[in-house]
Amino acid sequence: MAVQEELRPLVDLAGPGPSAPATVAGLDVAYAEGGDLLAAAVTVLDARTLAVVDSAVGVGRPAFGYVPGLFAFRELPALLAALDRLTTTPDLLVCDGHGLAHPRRFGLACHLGVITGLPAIGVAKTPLVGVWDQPSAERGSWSSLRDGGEVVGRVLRTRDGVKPVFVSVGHRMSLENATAQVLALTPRYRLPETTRTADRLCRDALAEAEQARWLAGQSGHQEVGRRSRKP
DNA sequence: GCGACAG
DNA sequence: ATCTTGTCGC
Repeated sequence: MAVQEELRPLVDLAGPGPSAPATVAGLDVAYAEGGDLLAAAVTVLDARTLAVVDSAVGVGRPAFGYVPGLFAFRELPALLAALDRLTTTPDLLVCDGHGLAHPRRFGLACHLGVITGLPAIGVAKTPLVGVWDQPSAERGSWSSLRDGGEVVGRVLRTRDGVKPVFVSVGHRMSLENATAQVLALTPRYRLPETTRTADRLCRDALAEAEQARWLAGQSGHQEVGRRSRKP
């Protein structure tokens, strides 16, 4: 929590950010039942075609328990490790969670942005803080997300008649530009293509890891057939 | 004090 | 986040 207060001033809220990024990255994490295993994924898409041009995944252990508001500490290590494995540097990070729409104005998107130095925004499926009016039903309509008298994000409708998403600035991006980028990433579904591709990737990686762990448990890390042999 | 609470 | 049955629609 002190770390968030310390890094918060480093968030760059000046420029509008890239208006036409060439590549956009999606980041997401999947958890196993017991909560002792996770898979983090980053997918980089061509901003124009939305095709995946690079990606990285990694499995590991949660670095922290889940505590609303301290969420970043849980996923950050695994996500940073995945980012390091990319062969390209994306022009924008689209995080699965909030940016400024956070109790201390320093959500996961801000944290990732400050640490990597890259423009970042947060796109969350549910609110964490703030109040808002329901945006109208058409895709593209939005309303301000306000908390403590200040605008911390937008409630954006990405599909006609579908539950809106919560968009907030993370680092080096304006709220206006963040909104435009999210709309560009949602030509068909409620969630950005970046989030969807990263979600699929980490889920698959987690399933593989769980299967591997299960197989290891069956053989007890010994040669197959060894334990069925009589002493 | 009580409830709410990104993933 | 994850679990989980049926349901509605392209």
